[in-house]
Amino acid sequence: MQPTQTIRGVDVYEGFLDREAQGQVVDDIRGVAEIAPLFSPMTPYGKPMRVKMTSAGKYGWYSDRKGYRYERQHPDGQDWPAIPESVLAIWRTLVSTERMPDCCLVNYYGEEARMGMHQDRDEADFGWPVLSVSLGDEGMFRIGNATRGGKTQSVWLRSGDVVVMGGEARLLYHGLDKIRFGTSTLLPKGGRINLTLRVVD
DNA sequence: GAGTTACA
DNA sequence: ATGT
Repeated sequence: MQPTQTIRGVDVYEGFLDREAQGQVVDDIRGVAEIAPLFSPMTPYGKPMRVKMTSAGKYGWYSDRKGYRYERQHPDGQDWPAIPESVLAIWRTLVSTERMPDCCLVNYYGEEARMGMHQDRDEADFGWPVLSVSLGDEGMFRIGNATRGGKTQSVWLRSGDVVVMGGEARLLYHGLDKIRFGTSTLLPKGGRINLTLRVVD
């Protein structure tokens, strides 16, 4: 399958999930959040992140004063729930049937939430891509360079779009500038869910 | 809309 | 420095 758009090596699959498939994934993610409740992580430098997050899979991404890392358990001490089949199916289609992701990070963006420019580099093997799924309200995704600074390009991601960052694009800085709250009817209370699938080790 | 700096 |  080919992307509808490629920006600096970042593949964008617009409308990859139809409305029915989006609804299935959201239902499954609700199940994840019932077992592993959303929380707002503290950054190592003392400011809380504005996204609320949880994870599914062998590892969950976590942050506190000690730094960014993957953890085997939710901060409440329980193992993370399994990654839903509806989510793994996306990975199988676009990435691999040989190796499944170790982590499905669930980020919820409310009206004011953003995420600053950063690299995904807490994983052991950058040979595997990072796959991200957008659900709910539109979000402005910004793609930069392998080092901080320089020119960037932005793209509006809509519900059902899937982004794959692999190869040359795996370590590009990226972030989410803003969401357009209330632009989708997928989530009754509005906001945006972003799922990020990664091979961790 | 996009880029740079400062921050403690 | 995944924030302001």
